[in-house]
Amino acid sequence: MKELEQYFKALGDNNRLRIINLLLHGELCVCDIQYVLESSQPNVSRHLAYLKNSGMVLDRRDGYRIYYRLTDPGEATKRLLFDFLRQAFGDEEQLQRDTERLKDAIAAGSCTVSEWKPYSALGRPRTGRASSRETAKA
Amino acid sequence: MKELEQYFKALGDNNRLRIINLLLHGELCVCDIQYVLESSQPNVSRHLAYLKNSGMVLDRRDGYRIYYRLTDPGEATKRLLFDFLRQAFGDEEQLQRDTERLKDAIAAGSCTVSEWKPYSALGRPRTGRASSRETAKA
DNA sequence: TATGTGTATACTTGTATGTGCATATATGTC
DNA sequence: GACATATATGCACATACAAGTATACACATA
Repeated sequence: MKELEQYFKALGDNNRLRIINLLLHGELCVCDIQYVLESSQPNVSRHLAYLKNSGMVLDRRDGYRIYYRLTDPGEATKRLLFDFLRQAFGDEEQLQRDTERLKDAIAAGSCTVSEWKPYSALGRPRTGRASSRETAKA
Repeated sequence: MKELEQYFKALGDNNRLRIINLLLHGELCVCDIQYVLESSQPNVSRHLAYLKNSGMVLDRRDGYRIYYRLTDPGEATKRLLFDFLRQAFGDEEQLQRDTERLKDAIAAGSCTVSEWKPYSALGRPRTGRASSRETAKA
């Protein structure tokens, strides 16, 4: 019961709904999410922490980046919830725009895009990026 | 989007989850819900008001009683949400106990049960009660 | 070790929410 | 109109949460 309540609490915020929508497409690093949401890094980080505490997402470190993904829907309830979200998100214009924006970001190299992160405009290659990118393309 | 967020906010509370579970069985008056939740009348009333503002329930006056019911799931999203809730609630022990308790209350006459509402111990018949009872039995 | 980059956390402020208690409102009966 | 009942609302208080700003921490590389 407490679990279900926690899930709903986690989903009761616009920013977190947008994050979950993105993560339905696969694992993402914080900067990907920050780019799409156009929000501050601490804000995104806090919402991710909330989602993590609620049991909806897991994180994984790879170099200096941390990747977030939805938790494995082991129980039937969680699987049904994710199914419902996938359906419901299809009707939300903002979430569809977010999804498109995510695709663009990934195609452009995401964290290395200069417009939204000036100190990355140098165009230097980052390590540990491409190796984890496939999951997000799925 | 705001709508979905509101639904989840409404569901992110134990008391309100319990109320929705009960309303999935049909229209109920406040006292029915209060009986099952064993909570104070103002508390139940406020949670019902919250659910009403969120767009999940509607109310209807019949005499001095007010009956609450789930809103008509016109949109596909809401229907899917209710479907999900029905599934998810099946695994929650407390909600199943609540459902049993609701059945008992209805069978016993609900609002006229003396144990939980002393001033009703007189056993006087109430008007406008039986006519609205069928929907809750469904 | 120094420096840059990605991410998290602390602190603060404003707002929302949950709940007990008292009271108000609406309806029904006499 | 007086009174009882069903429900809602106002007040007070504690807690939770959202977000900005600054800073700390972790990792990589030179």
